[in-house]
Amino acid sequence: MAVTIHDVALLAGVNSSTVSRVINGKATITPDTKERVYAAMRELDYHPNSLARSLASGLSGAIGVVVNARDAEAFSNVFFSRSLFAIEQAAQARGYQVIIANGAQSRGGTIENLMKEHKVDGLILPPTTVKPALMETIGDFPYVVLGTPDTLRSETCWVDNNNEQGAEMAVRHLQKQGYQRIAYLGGHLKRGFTKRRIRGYQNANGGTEIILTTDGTAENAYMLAVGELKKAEHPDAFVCNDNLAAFGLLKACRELRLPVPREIGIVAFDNYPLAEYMDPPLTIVDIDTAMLGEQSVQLLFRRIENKVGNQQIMLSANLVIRASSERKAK
Amino acid sequence: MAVTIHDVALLAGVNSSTVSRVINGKATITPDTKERVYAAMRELDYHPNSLARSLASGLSGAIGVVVNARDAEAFSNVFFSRSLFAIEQAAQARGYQVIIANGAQSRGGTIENLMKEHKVDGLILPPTTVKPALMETIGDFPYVVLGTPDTLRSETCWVDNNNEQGAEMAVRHLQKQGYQRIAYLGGHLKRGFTKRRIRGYQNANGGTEIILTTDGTAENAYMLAVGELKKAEHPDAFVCNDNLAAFGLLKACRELRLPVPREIGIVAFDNYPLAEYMDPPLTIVDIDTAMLGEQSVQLLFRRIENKVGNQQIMLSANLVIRASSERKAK
DNA sequence: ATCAATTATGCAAACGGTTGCACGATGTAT
DNA sequence: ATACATCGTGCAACCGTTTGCATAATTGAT
Repeated sequence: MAVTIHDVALLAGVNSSTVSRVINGKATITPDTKERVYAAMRELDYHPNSLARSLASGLSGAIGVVVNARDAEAFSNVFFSRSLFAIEQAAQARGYQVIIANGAQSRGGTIENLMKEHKVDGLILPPTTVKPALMETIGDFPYVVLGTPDTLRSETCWVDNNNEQGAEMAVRHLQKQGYQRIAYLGGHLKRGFTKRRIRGYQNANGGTEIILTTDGTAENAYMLAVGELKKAEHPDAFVCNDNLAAFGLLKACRELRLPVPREIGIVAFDNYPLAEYMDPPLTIVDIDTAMLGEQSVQLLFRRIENKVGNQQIMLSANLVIRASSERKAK
Repeated sequence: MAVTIHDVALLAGVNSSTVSRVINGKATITPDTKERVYAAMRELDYHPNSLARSLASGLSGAIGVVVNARDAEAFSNVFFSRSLFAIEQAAQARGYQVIIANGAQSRGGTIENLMKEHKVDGLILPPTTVKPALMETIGDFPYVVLGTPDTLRSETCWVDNNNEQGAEMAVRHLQKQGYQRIAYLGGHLKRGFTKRRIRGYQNANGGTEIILTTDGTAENAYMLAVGELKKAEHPDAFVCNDNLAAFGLLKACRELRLPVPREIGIVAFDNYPLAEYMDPPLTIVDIDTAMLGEQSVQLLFRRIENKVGNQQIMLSANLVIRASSERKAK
């Protein structure tokens, strides 16, 4: 039915192997025949069958992006979705396809199938998958973890943004703005990145530590913030683990009539699209997801081509300063 | 290197074709041999090579989800990301892989390659791709449009939620709550779904029509809302095209000291995670993205299996009533 | 002009499955 | 007991490429 390499060969008056070599640029071909082959390809509207090609070459031409999502929210998480965009771009630039696979439901089989059934040449994994058992089944299959694994940190291959440095930067910025009692709000300690952010907060924060972790909802952050702000000696600034926490905090400040940024300063992690439209616009520790995605793909390809061993890449975070932390009048 | 079907056959003492039949359940096999084959597969940790399988069977075992994204925001768009989650789930349940492909940059080649290089068995397309030229190259290749195409509406295959009915419902709800002058805020007329939502708004809104379309930013919505609300005879309720518009509107109401929902009622499209944490929590026209994704995959498979011709599926929207539209005290 | 080195292309065997056809074994009806 | 349908399995061709090896054609040096 479909036009094959043999049809092209026939029309060009050459052998199919010659056509293959023209396509892949694998050998020296006379300009004349090369031209005839191209002409034949054009005339027949030939598209090589990627399945046959993969089978013969042993390369699937795809990478898998694994995500542990219990519900749809994990997909709309800006960190994931923006990284995914960058990953797709970088992969497409190399002629690679991106397969997404949710590994949460079927217990672990997903990753194993993707590699063992030759569906992908490499994997981008979430840090939660890094466990000794899985690493064993992965063996020396090329993979990159997007984020810092909690365990096996130095023996695995990962790319992450520097959460610790980001939090430090946030605290130092607030201090420079004259805020004195800086608290940390939001996030759950079972997530590694929250722990690292809190460590950064602690590094930079010489004074009293006030750490309020939540169940991840804005509602919970709101309640904790209200409780804390009602105290006599309450914080005058917060580093928020995400925009949801900042949202809850803003609501608390409104209700308690504590103007932001005059009375309360706020810096939040993750640059949600709404952050700059909030009231006041939020100062943000921005994660360069484009770079993160791009770097993870680059590293993965180096692994696929066997050019490097395990490597760790840490990108630094940037502060996007908006009104919510600008106490000093300009 | 890898263990093949022949290794399994050898160990089980049968022919490879028998192993194939056991795997695919394509023929009647003696329970005894079936058991021997399974045992051999287990012992050798056999995983069939999906590439070989695809080549022989002519089915890639993957569907492609195409998106026209200029930037990363299109990926974090809740409509897209939630649908994607549902699509992945539904596909995985059938043993299918999901390939995502951004078609915006390379002008059309993406879709063509995906189908002609046998990378996917079917496509899920965004409505913006539906143009005569592309439909011609697609031919009778199985596809489903996720959303209503602006053109060729009755000749294509699509799944969408009923934006028109959703907007009608929003207006009727506001009317029942006693609001009189209802305006429409947000969205761009070049987007088909915005046009349909506005049509629904017009259907239900007997009175004066006030339609304020924006460039899609919250900032723009805010400015338009302020302008409108400063007029002597200003609207007392808004249907917002999305959460960004609602966000801008809320800011305008705060500044002009028009309490929501007492003075101004608000219903917005799209259930963003933050919507229920806004102040006040937003009443929402909720789109059942899970159902939308599930249905689009189901329809796509029916097309792949050649069971049906072009079909259109329209799902109805639901109203999630929260404080922003509840004028009547309970 | 001869021979070696190089270049361009063909041949055929993989890659690892699926599947139509054939055939022996078993079961059923007469 | 014979004929015929059914069941279970093997054989081998095929899916559409890639690629190592062989060979024909070309070039260059002597």
